[in-house]
Amino acid sequence: MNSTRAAIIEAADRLFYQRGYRDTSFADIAAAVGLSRGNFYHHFKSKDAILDGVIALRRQKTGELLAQWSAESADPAGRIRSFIHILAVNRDPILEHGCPVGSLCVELAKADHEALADAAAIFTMFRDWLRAQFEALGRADDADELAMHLLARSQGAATLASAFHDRSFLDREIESLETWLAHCLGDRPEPQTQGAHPCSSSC
Amino acid sequence: MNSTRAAIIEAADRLFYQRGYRDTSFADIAAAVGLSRGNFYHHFKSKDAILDGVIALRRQKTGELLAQWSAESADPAGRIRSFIHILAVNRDPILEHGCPVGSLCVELAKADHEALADAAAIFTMFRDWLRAQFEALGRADDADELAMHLLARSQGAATLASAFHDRSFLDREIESLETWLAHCLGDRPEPQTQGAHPCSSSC
DNA sequence: GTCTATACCATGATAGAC
DNA sequence: GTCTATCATGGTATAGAC
Repeated sequence: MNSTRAAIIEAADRLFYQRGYRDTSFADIAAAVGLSRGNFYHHFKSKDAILDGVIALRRQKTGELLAQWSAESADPAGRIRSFIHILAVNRDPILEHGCPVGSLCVELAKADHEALADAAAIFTMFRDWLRAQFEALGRADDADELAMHLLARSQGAATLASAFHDRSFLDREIESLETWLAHCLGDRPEPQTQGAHPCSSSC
Repeated sequence: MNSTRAAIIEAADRLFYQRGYRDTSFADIAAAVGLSRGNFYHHFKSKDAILDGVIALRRQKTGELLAQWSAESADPAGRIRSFIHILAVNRDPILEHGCPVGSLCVELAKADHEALADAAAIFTMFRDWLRAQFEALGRADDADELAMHLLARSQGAATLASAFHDRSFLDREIESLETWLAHCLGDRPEPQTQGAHPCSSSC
């Protein structure tokens, strides 16, 4: 059945995120799906094949998410805020397991795994979508730089938040990113003194 | 011999960084040191014990690095620039394997490993040292926020650079961080138009 | 302190019955 | 399509000779 295949991929998707690719065994996935180990090879010829399926699923879900954000806001700035807010929406899993895309890429990079390019393509989807939003905001010249900047800051926030299990740091970073965005869009506050204008939240 | 113990830890340090903790086996370390597997347990009672040794070594090296930066620059701003520049100094390994501290913390967080706190303490060393520099620059109110901001951005830069194997992105982020620092210190340029004042590099 | 030999287990993967 | 049984490999860890 196709639904068995889908169930395997979904379970693997969750486990790869929670435990990492290498630390997730067939036995783990089998237990999660309620299937015997031997039966796996009817659906996937290897563990790497499951990884390919998981990445394909994540790319599909990412595409749907971006389409949803595009549909929810006509305003590019609102769309970008939707991106920033995934850090808040996924706060708890991020504190425990980091960013699903970033942590997988880090693991695959170390393993010199050929699926790294596929996994990094999820970053590219966000990058391209964000760049399009900045372009729509009249920042054609540095739209890609701004997109990468946002990606990098969200990655750093996720890494440190999970390393320290620090929820309030994550919340501050979200706020800081929103202020940065407002700043970028020309909605900058009146010049203020140093004390009232911390670089960390508005620069 | 104590030098054997040190050789094991140094080899493990390198391999844990290049391949990750889980993906490094005793056989790998043994081959790197030129020792038989069985002999390991004379020096370490388990793989986790080697990890503890590696983290202790990294904490020691980090302390020495911070002391060196403090000695090289009397100016706190120069010291902070030393921190930013590790991204340039370690450019090649970062492109291949990410940040040693960040990638280890990500792996240990997923494994729910009890050594995570120890590994994250290396972040704390950088954080405290950076905070002290910002305090010396008269930013006592938000010194810790600024320190965490710098840490987060360097983490994000390392993660994306390794995911994309993108050297020029890493170089741009280094430049952007330097501009951000100058901006923070009040050395901000004259107000400019949007096109000539990209948020990504100066905000 | 170093070695060989080995126990023991988890893993990825296969074969074949139902 | 699912199962049980099995294999081969590689991993951590131990025992004991030198």
